[in-house]
Amino acid sequence: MALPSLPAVTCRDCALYHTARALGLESPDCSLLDATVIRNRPVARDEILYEAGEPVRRLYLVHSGACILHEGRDPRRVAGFFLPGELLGIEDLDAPVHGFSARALQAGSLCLLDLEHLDDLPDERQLSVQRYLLRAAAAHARLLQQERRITGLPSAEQRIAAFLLGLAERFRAHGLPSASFRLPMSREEIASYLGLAPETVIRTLKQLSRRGLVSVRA
Amino acid sequence: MALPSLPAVTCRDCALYHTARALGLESPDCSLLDATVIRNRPVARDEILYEAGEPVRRLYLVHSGACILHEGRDPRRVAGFFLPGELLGIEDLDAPVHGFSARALQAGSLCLLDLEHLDDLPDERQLSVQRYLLRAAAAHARLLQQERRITGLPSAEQRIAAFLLGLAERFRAHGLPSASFRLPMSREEIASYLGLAPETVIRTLKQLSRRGLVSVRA
DNA sequence: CCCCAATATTGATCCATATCAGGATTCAAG
DNA sequence: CTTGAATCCTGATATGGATCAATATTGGGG
Repeated sequence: MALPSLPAVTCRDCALYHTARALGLESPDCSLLDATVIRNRPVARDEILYEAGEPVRRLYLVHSGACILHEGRDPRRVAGFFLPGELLGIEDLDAPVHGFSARALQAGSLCLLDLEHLDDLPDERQLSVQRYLLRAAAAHARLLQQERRITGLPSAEQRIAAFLLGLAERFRAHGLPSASFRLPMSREEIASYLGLAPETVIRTLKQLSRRGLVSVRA
Repeated sequence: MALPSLPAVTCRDCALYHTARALGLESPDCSLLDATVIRNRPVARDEILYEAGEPVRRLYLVHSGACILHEGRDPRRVAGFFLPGELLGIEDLDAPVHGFSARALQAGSLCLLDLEHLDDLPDERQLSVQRYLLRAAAAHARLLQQERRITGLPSAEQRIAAFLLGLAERFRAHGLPSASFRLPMSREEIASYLGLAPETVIRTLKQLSRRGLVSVRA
């Protein structure tokens, strides 16, 4: 991971470079990325990335930390969580202004992709980036399908278990520890996301803990 | 709408042409579409478009009728419904083989986009199509967010009301009657999709009907 | 046009979860 | 280190929806 105090790092140094390659971004584009389109940026806890109503300018790739997405500007309506290696902003990509709001759940860093600059690039490079973005959008659609399924599970226990397993799988997919990880969001945010009462989230976590299926630390 | 008995229609005649334009596909590409990449095709009720495990070959644009998407090959796990004007297959687009299965809920017609042909096109045209697909994928992501929210609503009444309003909005967005429409899916499929018991779907529809909020016809 | 298997509907019961209320813990700012 | 406000946790109760069981309806294939 790049330290915020260092000057710009090359994409090749970035832990996400291989993710990008795996998603179909070929090596010639690395220089493109190094140039101007993407740059690494630290974010503070609770920093707002964008709010509903603002014009859509960028895509955000979570480099470290985690982000939360809200419907509109209502912090009680949680639409999703974004972990390292995941691309944020796709759901508003075809709109002139944001319909969602995004916020950092903890200190971390992001890579930004300026959409405005994209049109200025030569066609060949644009095509590579578009291909990459399409694949990323497709992967995101698959994730959303998965999350929709989890949200629709009949019991609170199933929802929460599936939610935790989903997080673990997403950490694992990007080479991060998946057997043990910090929950960057509050119980209330989990509850809102899963359509449950916060008390139910707490009680169910405790139940799973009592049965030895998970271990919850403060 | 093109009649199945007629020979190939041009995209300009297609009701979805304007949708495609609105999504950012510029006019020069209409000839491209007319050529080989997309063609209109009738489908029978219950016809399977693809099944989980098969290689990903095409995208499907619903022209008339409606389709259902299942997780894996399990018909009891309903992942989504696709209405006229909507693009099917994005969620598997970055995978070599399908993870979902798609089936026509009623007789209708589809436009197909062969992904294999896409790479053969000159860069300039590829770029246009990629741009169109990225916008379509972004719109799809927004729809999935919306559907996830609906699936997570706390009461059956809210879920079903929001589900119906969502369908109405999607019909409206493509110029179809939105105040009165046929539900192409069974009660059980609605129930599976919303994470409810079929009996609850029926009772809730009846309740809404009794309160005069909807009118349900056989 | 008829028939029957699939679908839709109704009823009764029970349990999981929302809700309300109150107390414990945490953690971040000063 | 302290403090207080936010978060987390626990208990009691009411209810909405799952479940099981049984009947009604329907639509499409022969």
